[in-house]
Amino acid sequence: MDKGLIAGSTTMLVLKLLEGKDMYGYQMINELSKKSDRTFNLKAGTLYPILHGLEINEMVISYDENADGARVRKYYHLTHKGKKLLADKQREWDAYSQAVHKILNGGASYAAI
Amino acid sequence: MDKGLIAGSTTMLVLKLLEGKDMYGYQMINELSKKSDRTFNLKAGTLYPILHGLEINEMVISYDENADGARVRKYYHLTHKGKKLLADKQREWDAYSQAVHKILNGGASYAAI
DNA sequence: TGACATATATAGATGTCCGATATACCTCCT
DNA sequence: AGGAGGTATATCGGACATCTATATATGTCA
Repeated sequence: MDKGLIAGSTTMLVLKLLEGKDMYGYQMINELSKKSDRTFNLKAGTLYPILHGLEINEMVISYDENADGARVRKYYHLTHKGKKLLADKQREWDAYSQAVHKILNGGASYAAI
Repeated sequence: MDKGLIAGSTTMLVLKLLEGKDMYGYQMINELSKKSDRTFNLKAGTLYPILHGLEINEMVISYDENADGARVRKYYHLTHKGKKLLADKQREWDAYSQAVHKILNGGASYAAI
């Protein structure tokens, strides 16, 4: 997978994961890989700075939790502001991917997905 | 349109345009905008370096031509090597966009991950 | 005790794209 | 003739996203 294609959509995917449930960083990396059939292999060096940025901008809030004797994990929770950002990013993605589809299929008509 | 989303796919779109016919840079900018319903507004400062890079790597070849009294334009032609690159990039794009679709719609359509 | 997976964090390097700027030609209008 | 505006190519500097590499520390299993 060309890493360039990932650009710009990583934040959206992270927000989408948190829409379902609160998660911690390491877990997001694994679930993203799993849910995408190993297409996305997000690196820790990419994810953590993104999470910190989202927290600073109040898109997510974090809290520590240690599940049954396990080590402390930092969970992230999507805020209302974060949900709005996710909705915006999804709209952008739809417009973008649809435009790419038009170019690749020569403006031919296609059935809506 | 968030510029971040464009990342990585610009080269593919340029190659796709050249698959249909030989074109010159300025023309590509306008056709890309037109074919995408103004979603893509490729800048000259982005396109020309890409074209030069593609030519160095023998994905395209260029030739000058002046159409009926008009000024000289630099046309680009897709090579066999370039067609193979385009095919690769399209396969990558398909895998990538399908994976994003799974993340965005996965929770609703299929269970048991 | 050592190896390995888990878990978070940051600095440095790389690549992509855009804004700004430069040059020059062509056409239209006055 | 002169100026404005669209056409056409080109390059540099900066902004931004991502990866690699590295660091640290804990939990589990052999």
